[in-house]
Amino acid sequence: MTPSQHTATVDGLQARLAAYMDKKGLRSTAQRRTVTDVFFRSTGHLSIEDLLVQVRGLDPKVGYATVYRTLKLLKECGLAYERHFGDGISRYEVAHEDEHHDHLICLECSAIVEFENDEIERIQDQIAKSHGYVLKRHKLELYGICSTCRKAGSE
Amino acid sequence: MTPSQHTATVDGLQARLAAYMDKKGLRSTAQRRTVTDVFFRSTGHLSIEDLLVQVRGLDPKVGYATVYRTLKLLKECGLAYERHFGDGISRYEVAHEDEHHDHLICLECSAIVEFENDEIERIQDQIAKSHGYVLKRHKLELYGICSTCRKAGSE
DNA sequence: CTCGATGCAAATGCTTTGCAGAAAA
DNA sequence: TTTTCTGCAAAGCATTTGCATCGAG
Repeated sequence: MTPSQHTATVDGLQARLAAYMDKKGLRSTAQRRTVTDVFFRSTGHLSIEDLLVQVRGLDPKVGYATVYRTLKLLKECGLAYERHFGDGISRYEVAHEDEHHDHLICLECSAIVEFENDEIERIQDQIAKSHGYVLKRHKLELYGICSTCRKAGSE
Repeated sequence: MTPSQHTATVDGLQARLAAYMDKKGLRSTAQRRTVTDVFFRSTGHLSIEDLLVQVRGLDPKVGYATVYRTLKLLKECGLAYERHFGDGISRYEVAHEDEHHDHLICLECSAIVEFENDEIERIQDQIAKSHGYVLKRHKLELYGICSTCRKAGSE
């Protein structure tokens, strides 16, 4: 499934968020709607900066703090994943239901490929179980050199 | 291989460091020797703070910056791995030659189990190759609940 | 003597927080 | 009206850097 095929589920994500906010007595504001809309329609791994730029395109008065606070909220209700790829920046990714994947990252150009592998998942479960753990989640990142950079490097 | 069995290789690590520093024209100072000695003898995943406490036990005048700078040096020459486990803190681990492992972390008590699995490694190589990448390294972390915390939680 | 290393304090960069005013419910 | 939210600026933290001094080679 490619990221663009998720577009149709933005409403579903908004609905899940609405349910969570309702349960917690949180309020729906224009800024929050802007931030979550931009985020839910996004693809890939966005920094706060990335989001803020897009959000300000729609509403120039929105501040950093609001974006941070909104993404914290999305993390809490399981609609966003926070990722750290080595530089000191947090990046966020939409947590589409039923889907999750790991990352293959180019050490030179930072190109990111997403992948999924059931066999690895199965082995992870076994490993956790063998140590007496119940597995909740995992983080798998592969770092290498992509074919483009290898060709560029050999010139 | 358990961490304590690496004790005999501290000299080897110091030798590798010495070779690197020689090649780069870097100087061997008392502070650097103290920091690297503490670090090479260590087990587990130490923060800068952890290291500084131990180092100051031997030489109270050593400053933060020196520890940071020394660990940066160790990262550069491949003798230390830097890890991030979610909180904003960098932790460092000795990069023993020929050995590497992944981590299984309890979400409640932060207990860390280290493990190694050749089959996962093999699949990772395949995945990278199938996307045109040459794999250099990886990061695999499993997060779950350990048996102790499960028992405590069900009381 | 030279140039790298150190220690301190100041600076940096990302993220969080306090607070007064704005706006949902 | 009550309570949450927002925007701004200030505060927090981990980490890095500038600089005068120290010390290895």
